Amino acid sequence: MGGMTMPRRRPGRPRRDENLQTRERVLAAATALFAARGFDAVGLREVAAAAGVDVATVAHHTGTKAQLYEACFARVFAAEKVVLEQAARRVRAAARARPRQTLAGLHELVDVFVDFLEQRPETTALWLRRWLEPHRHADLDQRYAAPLYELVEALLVEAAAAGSLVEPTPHVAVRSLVWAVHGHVVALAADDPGGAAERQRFRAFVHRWLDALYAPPTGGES
Amino acid sequence: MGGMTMPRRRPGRPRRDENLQTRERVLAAATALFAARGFDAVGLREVAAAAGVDVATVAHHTGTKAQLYEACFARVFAAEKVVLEQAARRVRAAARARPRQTLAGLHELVDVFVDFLEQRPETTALWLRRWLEPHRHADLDQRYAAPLYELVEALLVEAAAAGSLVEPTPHVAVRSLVWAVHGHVVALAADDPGGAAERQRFRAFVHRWLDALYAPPTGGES
DNA sequence: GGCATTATCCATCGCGTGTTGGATAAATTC
DNA sequence: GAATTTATCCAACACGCGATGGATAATGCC
Repeated sequence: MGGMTMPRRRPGRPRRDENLQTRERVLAAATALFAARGFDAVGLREVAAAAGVDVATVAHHTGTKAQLYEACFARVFAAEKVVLEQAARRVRAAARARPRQTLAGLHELVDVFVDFLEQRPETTALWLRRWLEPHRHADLDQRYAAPLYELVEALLVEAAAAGSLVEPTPHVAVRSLVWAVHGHVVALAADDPGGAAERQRFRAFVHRWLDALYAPPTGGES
Repeated sequence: MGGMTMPRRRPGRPRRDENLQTRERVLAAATALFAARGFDAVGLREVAAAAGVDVATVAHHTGTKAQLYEACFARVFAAEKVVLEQAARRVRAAARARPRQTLAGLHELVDVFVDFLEQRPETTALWLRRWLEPHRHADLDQRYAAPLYELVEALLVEAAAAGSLVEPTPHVAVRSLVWAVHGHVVALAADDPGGAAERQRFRAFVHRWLDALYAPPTGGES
């Protein structure tokens, strides 16, 4: 009752691992909120409440609100980068082992990409929101988006050089593919029903799409 | 200096046409701002300043901020609907005149769609922002998006019924196409250089895409 | 011309925002 | 054990927001 100081969550200086836990909890909560409602519609007190801390703690860990947003994006982007680069490495190795099989590699790469975004829809939401605001963090778009785009694009170019497929405008093709996937994820998030069936339908469509564009002319090739 | 009332822009009750002019000016300014920065990042005073009026005038004409946003979207959507429905009517008529030419009709419809969005990028921005916020105006998504989607989808279904092409999941195909176009427009808005060349590249890609997916098997068909 | 209506602006209110300073307590360091 | 560092919370500030009430002037109607 009296003015006794009785902190709900223990203050003080915990071990360094535990710091990271708190920071991580804040980032996770903020990421979910930013992805769902956007930068301006989310309040820092809201983030703090979702993370179970005070608003000043959020500031202590992540600085200003813009820095918090940036940290959320960097965290999400890092996970995406790991998955995509790993898949790309595998596909490249397979392509080097047996050329003329680039189409199968593209299928795999796209599947990995779709899987990842389906399991972490906030990635799609954050990317789209950032794409819609080129003025706010224009430099970061290039820093973040370019590597991933070039990664997929490079596969198309290499495949073209190897003679197994032809894409005159790989940049446009990759962008269209990426946006189609994002649209799929957004639609999934909007109307939950559908679910597994819709996922399967989209995969089939994308495979049909790639096959139609890049399958070698049927008949005697090899 | 003194308390003389000296309104910069004449108050009072102008002719009814002029009302619409003011309201239209407010809607245009608000649409541009909402498209560029999103609902929460735009202040009503900002909209009022861009339209050259006071904030109370904005409220007088369009009510609350949410209603203003809705009015902006309805206005943009109406324009889009007119263009798309007109193009769809033309394509349908052409398809009825000479069947088995659905592919050319799809090309035309997509070109009209891309042209429209390229010339009015705020349409893309508003649609994407709305898609990202399914919780805010969930009912409106169905009211607005469904008709346009079904319009394009119906063409695929009719063409399938006429035997000129086959698309097992027209809904998925249309969605992917629409998102690819939106991605193209966003990229255009982001990095202005490119311009005409990028537009041409995208058109060529989409045509290739449609041809690859839906062109009847070469050789003896008819 | 008088009257009601309408469009416009000014001033303001209440509220929520991001941010900051300071107090407190736990952990680390010596 | 004392000193320092760090994490946390509380309280408050300045500011901008959306919304509103009221005054004013121009219009349309009779």
